[in-house]
Amino acid sequence: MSIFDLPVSQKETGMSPRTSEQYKEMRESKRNLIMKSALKLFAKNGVFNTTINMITQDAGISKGLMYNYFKSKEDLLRSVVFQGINKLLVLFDPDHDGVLTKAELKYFIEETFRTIQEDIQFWKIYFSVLSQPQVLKIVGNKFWEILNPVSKILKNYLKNNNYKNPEIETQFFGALMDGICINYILDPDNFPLEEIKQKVIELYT
Amino acid sequence: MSIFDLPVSQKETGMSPRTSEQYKEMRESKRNLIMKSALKLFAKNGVFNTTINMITQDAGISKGLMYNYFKSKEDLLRSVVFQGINKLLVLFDPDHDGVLTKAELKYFIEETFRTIQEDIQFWKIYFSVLSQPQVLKIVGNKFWEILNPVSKILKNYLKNNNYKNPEIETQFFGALMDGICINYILDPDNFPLEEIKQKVIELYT
Amino acid sequence: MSIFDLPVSQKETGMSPRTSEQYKEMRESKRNLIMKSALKLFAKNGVFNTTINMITQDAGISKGLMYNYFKSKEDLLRSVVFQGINKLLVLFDPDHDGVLTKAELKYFIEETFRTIQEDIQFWKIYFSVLSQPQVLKIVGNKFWEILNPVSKILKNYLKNNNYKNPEIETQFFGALMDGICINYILDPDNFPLEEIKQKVIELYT
Amino acid sequence: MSIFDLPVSQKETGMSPRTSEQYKEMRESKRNLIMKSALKLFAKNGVFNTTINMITQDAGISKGLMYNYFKSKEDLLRSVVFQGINKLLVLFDPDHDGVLTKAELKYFIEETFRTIQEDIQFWKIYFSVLSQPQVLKIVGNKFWEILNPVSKILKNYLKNNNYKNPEIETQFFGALMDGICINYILDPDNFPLEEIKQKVIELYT
DNA sequence: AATGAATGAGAATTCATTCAT
DNA sequence: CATGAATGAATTCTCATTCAT
Repeated sequence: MSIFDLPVSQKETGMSPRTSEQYKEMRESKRNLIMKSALKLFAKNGVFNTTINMITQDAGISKGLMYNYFKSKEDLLRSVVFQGINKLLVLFDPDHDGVLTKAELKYFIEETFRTIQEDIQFWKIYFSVLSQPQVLKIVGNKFWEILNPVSKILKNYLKNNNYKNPEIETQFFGALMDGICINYILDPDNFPLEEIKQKVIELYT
Repeated sequence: MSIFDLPVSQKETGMSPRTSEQYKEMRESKRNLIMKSALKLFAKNGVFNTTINMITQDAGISKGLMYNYFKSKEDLLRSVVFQGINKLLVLFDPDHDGVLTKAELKYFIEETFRTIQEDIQFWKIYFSVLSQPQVLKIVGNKFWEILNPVSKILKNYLKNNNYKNPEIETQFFGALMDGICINYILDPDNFPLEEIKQKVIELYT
Repeated sequence: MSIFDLPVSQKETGMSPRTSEQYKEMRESKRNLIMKSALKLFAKNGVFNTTINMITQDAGISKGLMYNYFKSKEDLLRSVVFQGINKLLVLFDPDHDGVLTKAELKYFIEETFRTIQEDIQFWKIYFSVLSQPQVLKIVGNKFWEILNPVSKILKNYLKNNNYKNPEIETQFFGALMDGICINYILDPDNFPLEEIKQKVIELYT
Repeated sequence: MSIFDLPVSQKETGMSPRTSEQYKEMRESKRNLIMKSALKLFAKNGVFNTTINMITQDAGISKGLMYNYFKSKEDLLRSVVFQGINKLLVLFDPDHDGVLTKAELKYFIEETFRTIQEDIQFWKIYFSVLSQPQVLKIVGNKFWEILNPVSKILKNYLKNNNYKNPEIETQFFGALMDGICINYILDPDNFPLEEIKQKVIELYT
């Protein structure tokens, strides 16, 4: 058994079989409605070009209600970004303490590519936030906390597989994945994500 | 002769030795002063969090004067980005029609890493612009026009060196460089740019 | 029955007697408040010399609220002008298809003079708009649509009363009324509107 | 001999025959150049939508030079309007002290219609100024000083021709001419100025 | 919980006017 | 005379946020 044995989708849908889509829809809180609209519009127009008005109209609620759920626009952005980060926590499971096998690394890479494709809206916002110094403050270093354990596990793997400089190699890997992500985001229709994935897997396993 | 035979720095400093710093300073037009301030502040605070007031105050001029030189804030941003892009044109010389040698590729990679370090302010703005959908429109596809010839040259090189899939390899290389750039930008003090550069050079030459 | 059988004032005041002034005041929407202030100030200072600030201060509301009701200053001006034009629609009833009697024409002229006096603010703005080429575009040709049926009816009347050149006579009549209006507007206290009205009535009936 | 015995054009061109067009052009001062451009642009775009920049560019001079000749934009407008008014002074000669003959009145009306056509730019500005309260202050009551003697002469004529109420008739005449002027200005191509002129002449002579 | 009218600080932009050269 | 770079007050408009209902 490994950290990657249970894909995100299974975990998420791991609810009682009698839970209908309709019921799920009903239970979906206003809060999630708002965040969904925010995610969509932030990704589409950028954070600064998305007004509270646009979000509440898209969510079909009033401006005032939004402020019942979120302290401010900044709070909403933070919530949207953290929601995305938390979803990644499952993928980047920090509790893995053993040694990563080749198969597990392959699985990890595959999962990462899957999230790039699946959560493109989140990644758009995420990179937008990264490159907006003032916005970056909002998110703070939460992301690094998540990434750190992952990078440790990876470093160990690389050390065990006789890579000369595991520290540098880890940074290299991180940069590579960021670059792939940003390139896919900018032109999802033309970027050969699948082929690039194969090349990354070959390179590391 | 090669595309890399005349580095930017030589061309730029290729002025008469008796040209004093003071003279240079005097000749530096107001336009450049404004763009310098804009570059600095856009990079530091992000485009949206930088007001015309901040720029003109930093440049030591009045708000109105800025509008004598630039039609709008958008025009100023465009000018700043294009200035940076044009500076890259020398590096990414599109006129190279022969076959790239190993030494030339090494030189190209080194130059690319140099600009990442030297023009960090430009790259910050550039990635900020890339990840702001509404801002991206402003710059348009000028950048792709520049990058296209470069990617062709690289593709040829990879083909000639028996890489299996030059097309994919080229995209991979581009993504890698983007990722390195973005990682360096986010934490210039801790990112091991020099070591990463060596790894990239080893990988490709 | 005639086009002039129901004067504006009767229609407007044709509300239930128990409707108190206070109630009317209460129901008067913010939108009308703003338009009232705009009408007053546009007439007093001219469109260009009236700022949004002045209007909202006069209306006792905030700047932002004005933009909840009107898209822009231009939109506000358009609304004010159209409101005035629509008020005239009752007077210049385009549905009259029979032949104008002498009494009806007399009534029409009297009503026209009444509106000149009563809606002096509107007419000030109207002539101001007419003589500002750039502002004229805003209002467009709405007014001509209204005036056209009126001029047709008048032309018929003149034809039936053996005027030699009804077309020219109609234009003459229009010019005369415009001139009277503009002269009254410029100096309401000294222009002998009543006597001029009598002369016009004598001239045409 | 009468007040109308010497048409404007003769008076204006009453210069030495050896004065060539070229020479005239040369002697045409910068001041007139500026006023010419201002007249044109004020009439075309309205006073508020015409900037000093537009005027000086049209005149082919620098902004600074304009301020050598005119104290302010207001001063320029005043000068343009007064120049037009002074041109009218010849037409509305205040020195006529005898009794107006029918022929003279006919001539006066004809001259008035001629100026409406010939000086359409001036009249556009003039009515624009009239209907802009703030702008009206600029011109002041200069125009009324001119008009007063004319109206006296006209009043006398009407009295001598047994009109019942010369005072009212004079105001009526003035309003009529204003209305004709404004209607012609708004649509010079379609307004039947010549036919209206004939009607006015018939009416009064 | 829900609404949306109301606020007002703050942003971009314009343009008449000045003044050193 | 002539220039046009430079100024900054004034204006329109935006939008996150509040609050009475």
